[in-house]
Amino acid sequence: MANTPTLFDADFFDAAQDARAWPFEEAKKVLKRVEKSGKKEAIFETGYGPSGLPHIGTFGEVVRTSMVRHAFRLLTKDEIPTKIICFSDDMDGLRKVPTNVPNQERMAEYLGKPLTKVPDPFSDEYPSFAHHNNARLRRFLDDFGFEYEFASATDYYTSGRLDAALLRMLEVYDDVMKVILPTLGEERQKTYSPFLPICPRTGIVLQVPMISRDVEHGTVTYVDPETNEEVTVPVTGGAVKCQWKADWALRWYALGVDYEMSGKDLIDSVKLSSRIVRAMGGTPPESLSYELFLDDKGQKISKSKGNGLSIEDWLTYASDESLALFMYQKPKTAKKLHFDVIPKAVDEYYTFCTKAETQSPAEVLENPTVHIHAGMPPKHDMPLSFALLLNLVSAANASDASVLWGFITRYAPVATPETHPELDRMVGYAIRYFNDFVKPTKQFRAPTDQERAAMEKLAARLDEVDDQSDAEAIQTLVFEIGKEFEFEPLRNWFKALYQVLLGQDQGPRFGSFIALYGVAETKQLIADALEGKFAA
RNA sequence: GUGCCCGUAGCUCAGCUGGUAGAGCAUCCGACUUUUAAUCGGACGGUCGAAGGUUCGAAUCCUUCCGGGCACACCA
Repeated sequence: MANTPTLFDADFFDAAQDARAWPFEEAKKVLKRVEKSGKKEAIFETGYGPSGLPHIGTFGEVVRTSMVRHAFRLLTKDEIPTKIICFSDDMDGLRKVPTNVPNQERMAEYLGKPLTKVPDPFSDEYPSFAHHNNARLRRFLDDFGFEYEFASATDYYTSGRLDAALLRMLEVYDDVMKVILPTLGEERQKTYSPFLPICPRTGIVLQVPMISRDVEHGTVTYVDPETNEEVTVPVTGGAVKCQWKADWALRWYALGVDYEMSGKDLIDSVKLSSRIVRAMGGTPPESLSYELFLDDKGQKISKSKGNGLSIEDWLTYASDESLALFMYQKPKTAKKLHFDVIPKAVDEYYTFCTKAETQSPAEVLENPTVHIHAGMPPKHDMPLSFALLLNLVSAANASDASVLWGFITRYAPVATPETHPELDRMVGYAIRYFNDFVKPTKQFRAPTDQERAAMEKLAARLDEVDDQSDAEAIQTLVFEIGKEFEFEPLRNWFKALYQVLLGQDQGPRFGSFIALYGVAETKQLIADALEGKFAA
């Protein structure tokens, strides 16, 4: 999202103290936590599963976390340093071969191994599958201009940055087990361990019980399931990684995470991980459980089901700012995420942008756009709403930007693509929307004999006019032909034109349409229709 | 069972720390247009899920209940 003027000055700092927008509410919780701990920095974290592909929930999480961070900076007069850590769980074992990658057989040989040890199935460009996914994730985040610090679990484990925390986890091992075991089924209880050793023999991430541990030496001992030999490994230096909930706790503890939000499906995990952190002597971060997104039928959106909207879908038909606005609104309410919500989000975004110009500092901080831009929103002059554009593009049957601009300029004479680049951007979106949603619903019908004759006449008489002719003259011509062929009422003649030529029941004023669409093009359109190229 | 969210106009939803119920769409009427659509103006439309409580005053705060949705094995 584009850089805009920041709000870091006294007026906004003052207003922030009483601001009630949800990012401020969250930021206040973080501030309280930071003050209590006496820390000199506030750490925000977002985590990413090993499958790696960014989806709309990922986007929402980073956008929203960035908003809380920005609110925090305003709240604290930007005197406390902040950062967002994007943590990739790239040391997790490969559990199954993804169905959407090439080289399936080769991948299968690496089942169970850390993702950073699995070769990239796509190319030799990256040293591993995880590196490939991480690169994609970072490109994704960079494209949106997010500020973040990337963190790789593998790097953290192997570099020793987690060693102190791992040793602490080992010390409180029994307490951790007490937290987790009651939540597990009988079978899983037998094999559970917060530590997952990386088998020195095979490199596989093992899910095996620990038979003993040595706090003093910082090691754990387990039985190799294949050789039945006892193996002792250090918990440090990347020789083990932690199992999910323990892993989360470990990170919070080691990095001093102050804030992390997550979907409401993870509420129980947050609770358990929090108890583990406390067992370690730490304090769990402030958290926000956001609601999941639903599709138009109220079903949960999931990657595997492929329902609902993807980021790509949204960005095909509207700007990333409008998507960010959608994410801003009510994170704790389950919202339906489908095509119909797009136009509203787009128009509200511009409305809020305009409003911000005349608002007081206190009001500005309640304006979603300042949270989207982390500063004052850009100024836009929007003579037409997106909703109106969509109507226009549909009514005018415009699948071409220049044709659509013709209609727009008639409506708002001052507007051109040069003077209104933002509107031009929307024109592009509207046309895509038209092509993908309006066009497929068109129903062309064959003309009656009377209509056919009239249209042939119209095509012939269009030779009399040229592209220079004005819309009125052409309109008169169309009108005359309707009279000549005795359409009664005359409205049926126009209706026939729309239904046969445009595949819709209603349409633009026909003279204007021809003038903008082009005389030659219209003749071709008529010829095609009469040949039956449109009617199914 | 535990927890979260929701219940406001026909539909989709706004209503922020309590002060006379709002928008968009839909519907209907009108204006403009030598047709239509678009556009513009207007009208219609709600005992704010229910009952208690706090208050001079509650859609808003508290309690209980009803109805709907979702999450909660393992893995992340």
